[in-house]
Amino acid sequence: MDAATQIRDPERSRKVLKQVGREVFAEYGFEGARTREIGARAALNKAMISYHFGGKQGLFTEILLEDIRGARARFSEAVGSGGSSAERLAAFVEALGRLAEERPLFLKMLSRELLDAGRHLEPEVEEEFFGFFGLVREVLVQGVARGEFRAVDPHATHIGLVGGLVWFALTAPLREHLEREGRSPAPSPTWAAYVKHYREFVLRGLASSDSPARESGGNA
Amino acid sequence: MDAATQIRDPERSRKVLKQVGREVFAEYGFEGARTREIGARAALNKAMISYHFGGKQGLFTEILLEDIRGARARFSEAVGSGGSSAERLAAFVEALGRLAEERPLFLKMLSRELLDAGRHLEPEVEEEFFGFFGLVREVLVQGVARGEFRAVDPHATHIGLVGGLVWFALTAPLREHLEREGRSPAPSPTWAAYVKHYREFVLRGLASSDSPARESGGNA
DNA sequence: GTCTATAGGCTGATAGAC
DNA sequence: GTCTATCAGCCTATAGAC
Repeated sequence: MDAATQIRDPERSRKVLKQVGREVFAEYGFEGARTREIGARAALNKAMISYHFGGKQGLFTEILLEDIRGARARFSEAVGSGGSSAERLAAFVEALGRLAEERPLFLKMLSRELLDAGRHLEPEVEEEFFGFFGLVREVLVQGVARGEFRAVDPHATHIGLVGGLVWFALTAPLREHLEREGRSPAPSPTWAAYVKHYREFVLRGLASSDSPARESGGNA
Repeated sequence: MDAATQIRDPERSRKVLKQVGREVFAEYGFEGARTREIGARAALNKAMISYHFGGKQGLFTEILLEDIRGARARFSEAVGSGGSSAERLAAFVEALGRLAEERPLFLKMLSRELLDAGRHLEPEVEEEFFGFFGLVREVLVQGVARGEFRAVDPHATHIGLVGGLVWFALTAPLREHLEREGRSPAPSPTWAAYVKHYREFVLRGLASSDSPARESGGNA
């Protein structure tokens, strides 16, 4: 029985611990996560967390660094630097939607850490994190400067824009819970449907009077 | 010294424990909150939590019941039942902004519980909670039915709408932290400025082609 | 590289003194 | 009504066997 766990493949152990760590940190937050739980789900002893990552904090840091860097790269590519501001903003909304759908644990981990006011972020992680969320501001400033968007405050717009997307991710567990019990007033939208709706909503909300500010895949 | 704490005013003790509980639960979540911390901040022994509320869970439940009921009453009054859907929606945005500004701890407590998928909500609290957040849906359905709003999905719209407002509240501590360290790219908007911006943004985003869907206090 | 055993410290709840 | 003392259980980290 324990022979099966004695695989002695350290790379695989590190990988499994990180993946399980994503699950447990997303579900319980840094302080609520139990190393015992991570060890058990990984079919490894919890002592392995200390051995491979130097402890709970080390595992947490390594997961976030890896995921945030990956996300930043994806977003930089998606938003790009050419095209209209509306196109770039739509690309951002779609990229965040895709990220949320493909990596729901990542957004949950980040959101929990935000509620914890970044208490468990080491400086290196903090820097990556702010760079990641600061990406869209440039697009908003550009759109306003070009007159493509109304003269909105980019800071306020940025917060509301991200909020609408992140909130969808944050409330997903509760919506699923409600639907499972048949207590939801209506079926929850899929990510694809939500992103389609939200892209249109945002571009209409920002459009200047003389610019429709919406195109890139017309819909019904 | 301990004579000062021997006030023997049970009503006052209950009140202080609830107020301090709001602070600690908002900051650490249900599981992260320490009864020792609540007792210390209340200048009472932690055993008093069990005496007055039957334990940590009892205090948590009583705080949420009280606050959610208060919020529901305020929102029902603010949104009302007459007037245009745009006016009612604007009233909702302003009421939520006011609530977030006046009771930031309440929104943080709720949001944390949302991330916990409602694990610590007793049935009675859960019911109040859903009624509270379900209030705005009726306005959206009405606006679409009247043709005042575009034919948006009320469920998706509801999520995005609330998200933009709650996110502003949730990220406030982090923004303040950044500004204190001079790492913020721009000064954070006040609640009043944000609500003004957001109301306009939302009404433009929802307006049907033949209806401006925005009035109620014209701005620049 | 992995496990077991244990250390050292913290938790929420509660019995009983006042 | 409030406090002190204490309990049983849990946590993370780590030393040492294999």
